[in-house]
Amino acid sequence: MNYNFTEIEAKWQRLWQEKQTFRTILDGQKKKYYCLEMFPYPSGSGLHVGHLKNYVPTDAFCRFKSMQGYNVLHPMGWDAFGQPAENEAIRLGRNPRQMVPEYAATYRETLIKTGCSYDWQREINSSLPDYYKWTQWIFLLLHRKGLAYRATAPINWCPSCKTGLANEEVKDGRCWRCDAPVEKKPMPQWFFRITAYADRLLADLEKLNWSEGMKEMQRDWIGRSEGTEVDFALKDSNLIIRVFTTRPDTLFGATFMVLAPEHPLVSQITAPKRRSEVEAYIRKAQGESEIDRLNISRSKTGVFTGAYAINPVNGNKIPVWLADYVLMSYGTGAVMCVPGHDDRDFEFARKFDLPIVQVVSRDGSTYELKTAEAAEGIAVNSGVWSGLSSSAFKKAIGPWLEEKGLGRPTINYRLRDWLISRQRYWGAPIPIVHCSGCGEVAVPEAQLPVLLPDVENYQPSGTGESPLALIPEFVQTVCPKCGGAARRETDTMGGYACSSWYFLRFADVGNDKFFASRSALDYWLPVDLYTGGIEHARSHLLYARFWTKVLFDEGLLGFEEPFLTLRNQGSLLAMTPGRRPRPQDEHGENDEKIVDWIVLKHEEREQYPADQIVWRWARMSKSKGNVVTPDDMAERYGADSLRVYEMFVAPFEDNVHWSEEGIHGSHRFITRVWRWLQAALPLYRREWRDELPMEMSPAERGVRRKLHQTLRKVGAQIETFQFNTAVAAIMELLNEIYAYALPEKDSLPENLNPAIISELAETLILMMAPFAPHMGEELWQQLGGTDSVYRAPWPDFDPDQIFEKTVDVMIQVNGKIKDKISVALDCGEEDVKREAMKCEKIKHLLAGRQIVKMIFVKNKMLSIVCK
RNA sequence: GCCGGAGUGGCGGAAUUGGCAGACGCAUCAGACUCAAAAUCUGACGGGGUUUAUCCUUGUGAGGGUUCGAUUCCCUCCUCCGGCACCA
Repeated sequence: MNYNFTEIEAKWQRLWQEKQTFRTILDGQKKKYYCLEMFPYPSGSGLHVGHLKNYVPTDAFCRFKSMQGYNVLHPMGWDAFGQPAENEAIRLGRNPRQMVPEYAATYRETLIKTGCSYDWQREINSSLPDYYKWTQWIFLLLHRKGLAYRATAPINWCPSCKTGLANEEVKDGRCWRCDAPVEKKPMPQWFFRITAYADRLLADLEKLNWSEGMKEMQRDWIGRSEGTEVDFALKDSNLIIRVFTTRPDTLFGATFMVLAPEHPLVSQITAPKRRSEVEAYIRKAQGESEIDRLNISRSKTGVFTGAYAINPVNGNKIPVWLADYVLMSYGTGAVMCVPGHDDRDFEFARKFDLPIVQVVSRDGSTYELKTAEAAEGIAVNSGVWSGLSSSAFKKAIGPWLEEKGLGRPTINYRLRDWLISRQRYWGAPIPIVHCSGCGEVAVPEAQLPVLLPDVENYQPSGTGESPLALIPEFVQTVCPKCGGAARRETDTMGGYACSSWYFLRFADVGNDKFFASRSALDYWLPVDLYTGGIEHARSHLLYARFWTKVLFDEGLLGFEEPFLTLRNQGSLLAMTPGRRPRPQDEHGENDEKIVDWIVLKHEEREQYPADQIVWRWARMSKSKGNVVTPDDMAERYGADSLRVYEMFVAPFEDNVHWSEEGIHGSHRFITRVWRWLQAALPLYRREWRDELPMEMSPAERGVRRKLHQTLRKVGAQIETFQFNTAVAAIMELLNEIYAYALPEKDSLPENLNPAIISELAETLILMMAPFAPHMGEELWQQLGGTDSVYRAPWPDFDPDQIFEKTVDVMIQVNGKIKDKISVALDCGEEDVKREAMKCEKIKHLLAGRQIVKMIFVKNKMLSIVCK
């Protein structure tokens, strides 16, 4: 029978659906395994082979776990709300309400066609009311606990998407979706107080089985910094300015002070004579994009306020300046400046001719500072503290300041509170009502969900209000508290709210009483294995951990960390046509980024001169015009071949340069497996275990040994996500099987032992099943299996078969391998030495030389050192 | 600038704990089959050398070190990728 993958794959996809093979039911008798891939937002370009770099290996893993007897939860859903989907809808002039389900259906179809084993009864769409009702419910919980608050602050504003953005959604000063430079805009906004959990989010990383790199990224993002707050009195005033420093040991060197332009005391302290200049500076700072303000290579700017502060340790009068290199959003928005020992302060002092005083020395002497010396050392010019080491000084000055009421130890975080409100249509409405009498009032639970109204025009307004503000029927409501007229909150929640709890919903999709029942949560959660791209390191993964901790604190969950093990798949790169930039490309934007290559647009590709096209590797995406679709690959080579290739081509975590050539090898492998089994199956006997011969030929022993070695290896390597070497191991086995029993014209050579052939056939099918599921099922059925192969147990390897009776031991002379001898397994040192000395070659090499020592490693080698 | 990760044939990659470098695959070359091609099967495949075979030698980014022995451990440097970056 020929390998007709088109027919076989369609057949099993149909049967899996009909028989609901992957339907998962809570079964307290069985051990659960919850395996989850980050749910995608469905985009119009559909899935490409790069997406499968995650889905396919994870799917093989699930099938393997299922064969191991676990009750596997493997769900899929759609991160449907939010900017990505909405931007695409706007671009196409479509309504996201219709567009998203269409796209989701396309995704689902591709996933089915590539043989992914999801329980589709648990499909989630986060933009449906039965889901976002609970997103709103959790919002209210956060609100009740004081973890959701509204504040007016200069926020990240994307002028192109016309919405506020969380810090995590700004990369290099640009919007994560459209790459437009982000502006600062003071607006009333909703925040989640994630900073209240900063310490726990940091500490609990220790418990997680995540890659060190991933944890490090989260640590950096949280950015815990221990330091001291110091109060500086203002001269001729009773005001004080509080600063944060990690180097209180350099206090004596503080020769000036800088406030952020947005610092609340600025207008009070500014001298009348300086006022116009100060106000001009503030206006200029506000008008600048983040990209400019954060540009590290830019030279320092600043303005003197005319005010002086008193250095609390030496009573010196120091000038107070404003400069935009000090951020209002970190620490106290004010810093004491020690130009001798801080690069930024040094540069500022040089530029504005401010005094530079050395207070730390490498060796205790004083010398002229050519640059800022930030390293710790020995205090100088520091009154009674001089001579102390920096660390001793730091220890001593804290209590001293505290005693005088001038300072206190403080911890600061780089992490900012999570800005959640979006001035956009396509998100879960924030369930708050503004009442002139009662203020901010939470929508009562019974009134949830606050439905997102169906509208024709949902384009962002750009006024700072969401399009919902233009819908009177939505906005006008009554205050739940006093019954008076009130206004609904019109901002919606950013999409990351939806993805911060979806993994909980999968445990109990469809529950209309609660976000998920406690029994379902207790059984399925936490997620045992979570896979996805590394790009969510500082956003989704931090948010989801935060929400989980809040729900845990509320007693709603029995665990504090949602994702025990995390694995990040590499991406797929494809050859992409591009061009050199033209001068006008840089026009209009304050683009400091070095761009030496621009992807050709679709319309450009046709007419662009071929010799001017520059091909480069780039991540697959439809906008780059370099997409390879799984549907196409599955049609030409079969889904099973595609799957094997995606796993074999490189380690799970690695990036891959896509080429179609490699898939031939995987297809050839699959076909070879099929061909051998077609020849072997006529010999198959169900009772082969009882029929294995007592006496076996070396060839028989050899192929069985390889089989059991492979079985051990494949099981261990699937477990550790080494799919590439697991597939390679089966290829090796197949090569040995072919050497043992080469199929010709659909049959095997005569005189082969049917029991051994049966063992090989049955085990090979079971081993292939996670990787090539359609073929696995088909062959299992041909073998006589009546139920799905995934209900069959993963076979145990026989440890007795694994080891050979003899092993090759290398003989080294002075560190070089000179010969090898074959000895019995576990052969002792003396015997090996005796054998080695019998070798002609070794005898020759040792002739006339003196043996200094010998090192023996059992079953491996004997190393002879001589002179 | 700071913090991670990685450098192995023409290519993707493999090597338990420091113990036969290059598994497996792609590409290439040769042979078998064929009228022929494809498919399939078999073999060769890092560099250099010679007495051409169970041979010698060199070789895992560069240089040094530890060791009987280093792709693996240590030091210095180079390159690439990722993250953070005026966070006081």
